[in-house]
Amino acid sequence: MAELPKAYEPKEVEKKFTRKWKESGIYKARVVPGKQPYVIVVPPPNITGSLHMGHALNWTLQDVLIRTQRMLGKEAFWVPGTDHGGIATQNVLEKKLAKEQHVTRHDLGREKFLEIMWQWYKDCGNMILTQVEKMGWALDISPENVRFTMDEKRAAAVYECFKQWWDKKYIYRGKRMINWCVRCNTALSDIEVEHSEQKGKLYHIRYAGADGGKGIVIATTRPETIFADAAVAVNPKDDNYKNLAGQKVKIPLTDRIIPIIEDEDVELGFGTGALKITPAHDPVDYVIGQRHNLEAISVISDKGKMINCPAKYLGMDRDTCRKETVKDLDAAGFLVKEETHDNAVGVCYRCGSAIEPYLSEQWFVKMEELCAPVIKAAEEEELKFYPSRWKTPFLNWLKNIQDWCISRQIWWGHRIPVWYCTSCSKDGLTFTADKQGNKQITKISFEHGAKPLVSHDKPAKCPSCGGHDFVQDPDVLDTWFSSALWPISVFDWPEKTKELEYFYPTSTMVTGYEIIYLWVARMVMTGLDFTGKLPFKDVFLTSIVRDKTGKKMSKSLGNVIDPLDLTEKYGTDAVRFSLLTQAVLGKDIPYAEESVVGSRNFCNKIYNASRFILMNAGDIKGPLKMPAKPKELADAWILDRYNCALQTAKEQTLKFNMAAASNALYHFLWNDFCDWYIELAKQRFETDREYVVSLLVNILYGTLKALHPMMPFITEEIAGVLKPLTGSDKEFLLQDSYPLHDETRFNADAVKKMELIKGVISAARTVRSEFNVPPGLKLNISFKTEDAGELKIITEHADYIKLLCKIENFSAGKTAVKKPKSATAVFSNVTAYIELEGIIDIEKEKARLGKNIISAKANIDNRRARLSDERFIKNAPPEQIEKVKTELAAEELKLSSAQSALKDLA
RNA sequence: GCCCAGUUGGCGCAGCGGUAGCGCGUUCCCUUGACAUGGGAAAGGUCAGAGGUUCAAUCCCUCUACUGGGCACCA
Repeated sequence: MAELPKAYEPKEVEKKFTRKWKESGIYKARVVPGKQPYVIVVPPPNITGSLHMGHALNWTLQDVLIRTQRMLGKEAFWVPGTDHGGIATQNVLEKKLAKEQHVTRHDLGREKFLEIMWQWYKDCGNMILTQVEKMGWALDISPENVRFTMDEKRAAAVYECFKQWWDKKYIYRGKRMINWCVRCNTALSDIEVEHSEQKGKLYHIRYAGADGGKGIVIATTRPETIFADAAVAVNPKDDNYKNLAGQKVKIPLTDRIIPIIEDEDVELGFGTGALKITPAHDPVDYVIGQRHNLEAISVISDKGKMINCPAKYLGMDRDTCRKETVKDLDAAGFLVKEETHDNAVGVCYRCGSAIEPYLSEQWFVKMEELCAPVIKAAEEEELKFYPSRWKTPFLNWLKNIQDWCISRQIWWGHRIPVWYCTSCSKDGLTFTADKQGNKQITKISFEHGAKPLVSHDKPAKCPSCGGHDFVQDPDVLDTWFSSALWPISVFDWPEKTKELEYFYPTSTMVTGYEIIYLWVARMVMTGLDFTGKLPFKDVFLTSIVRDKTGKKMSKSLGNVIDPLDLTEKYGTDAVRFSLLTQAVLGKDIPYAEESVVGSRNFCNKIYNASRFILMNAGDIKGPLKMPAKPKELADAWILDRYNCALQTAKEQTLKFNMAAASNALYHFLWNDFCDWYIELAKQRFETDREYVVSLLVNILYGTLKALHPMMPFITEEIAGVLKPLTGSDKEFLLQDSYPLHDETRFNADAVKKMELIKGVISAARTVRSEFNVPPGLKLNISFKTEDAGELKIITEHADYIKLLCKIENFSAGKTAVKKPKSATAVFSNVTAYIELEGIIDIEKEKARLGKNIISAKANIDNRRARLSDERFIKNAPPEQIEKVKTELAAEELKLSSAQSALKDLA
């Protein structure tokens, strides 16, 4: 042991255990009838991704829970998998193809493109999982255990869900105003649209009367859509526009005549009070349009280009067209005014482009029936959120929900399992040739007669006409559709597997709050709908890891920290621990590299404490049992502190408060165990070595066990080294035993006594330090106290004090001989006189005592005032009054000691 | 606009009815055989502001001011 390095070196240790754990399959979970399972399904990362700090935090939290529960004796199963990631993944590959091969997916065609996507999945799809090992996460990533949202079993679940919902008429196709991303070229659901506040302009535009009159001035932020106008609307209650309804105006820059109508949805007082109605490009206008039977004219294509408009603007990009239109309106005298206007613009959550409200036929899931039981579960708190404040927004969202648009016009994803007979559905189908000349279905219109056949595979025969030629719906499902099924699909639902029966419902869902609606809500919907059971009861919403200034980490800001770089530099345990100590429930983490340094130092502290204990164990033979009884005060005290730390660590972990859990262990080990107990134990190695070592080893081992879920490598490494002393040769994870605190070992009396000794020592040390007493110099100190109890404690533990204060001559009594050149220090009812012949600086000591006198006086005044307040005496609990009295006495002692010391110096 | 969080020493954060703690940083002393990735000590805060409840408020209530976040069709 002596030749071991002085500092902990994580690299080799991590390598060793990573290999060992992989080979031993230590992370595998099995169906064990009768044993209680604990299950977390991993939020499947997109296959585009590499690991970022968010994962590092999130997955470490899951890992701590899994390991803890396993050590608590449960069959803990952490289910791994990846997500195909729909639009996000397709975007990444499209960009890659454009950059490397200068081709679009349309150049390649659907089939070829999908081939490339699948190849990507095979090559890189599990990339993120290989990073799992480096983080020490207890996840069994052997290929047969890793699920993928688009593999065969998951596809079966997706089909079953679609089929059941179709049969229940939850799934339907409808023509609606949906959110369209002109860049990704697909519909999006409402929650996939993010709103960003943008400084825009409100343009006031005059629509001249059709009869040549003055007409009306409208206000709009989107002048390029005037070509799609079907009317101008005013509020019937608007006194400025009385009796205008029925009049006609002309759209500027065109010859088109539209009516003025009245509608209550027009807000009084906004803009000019007159609203142009563009049913095809605005959700509100669409509703108004339907009410008034207005035509919906599209002037912006699915690619964001102008159509159905004056020739000049045809084919123009929507943004360019806005500028041009404004210019032309101004030139022609129609532009009345421009004012700045802040506007919340909807943008695509995947690419950030402005969302276009777009009228089209899409697939939807009806939400009403699916949401009702979710609302009930959340309201009755069968489904619980940590932190709980998410309950309200969750419920609000569910209660105001719109039907879920599930069709996406991309290629990467689960294809909608709907087929059309080319002869029966002929009128509702539109085909065009793709770039390869293959006939491709481009539009399906139920309105025009497309008849759906829901089937996983191509149907053999058309049930109505007997035809054999079918085409499949070209759209794919929202990627969240398969994610929604994750807690059941990972166990191969709809098959009735024994895993499903044993491991479902899962226990805890650990995920970021940013996907509470996108994902969490929908998992609960499917779980309740298909199994009648909540997929999980606890939702632990984790924080966002930000940069040290509190900004979100992003590639564009260049403030991204790679967790793997940090593990290289400081070791995995340090990275994990630094995240955990900051993981306060409901609080984002501003992450600075300094915090890993702190945790790295902690690893080193653990390592060196262990090294020291081992060194002093010498030839003692294990296994060493935890002594049944404390022999000395310090033993009783450290056992109390140890117990307390274990209790806190466990309780807080199970309450998802990892910061409290990890900090309890950190401070116990460093401050109590190392700074005080080991220091005091040093003097007992000569006299009582075996006993002290037994206590040290067992407390250390128990602490390592409690730390293991947080720092798996270093704890296991040291446990291995301690093996001859502990006799434990099983890995912590296989021991099924979390170190339990022991009620009999709480010892308030010992804690109180030890606090006195620590306080006295600290007071004396302060004097040493303030007068720069050379470290080698041993002092003569006399302690004086009239408190018999405290005197007894001091006297009985003179050796503690002598050791830690470096005392040559120690005396304690009710009175004490104070040498003239002494400094005075007070703690509780004990006054210490520290001889400083030749060292003491009289002026300095006077100043010090003067300061003490001032503070003591202030404290005395404060306590006296309180004690003389009869309302306080009448109302405060007796123990509180006692406390203040004790404090008063202590302050009075401090004052009188300082005063008399000052007198002696004069 | 509505809702929710936050505002505590230089910085980052805990705490939460009995006048404040941690980590980092700062200053001083120390290579005392586990650890300088260390030890000992010190300085530094009227707990955002104003009211209220209470014997007592950083902690509970109300309002205000900032800072984040969620939701919302205001063109």
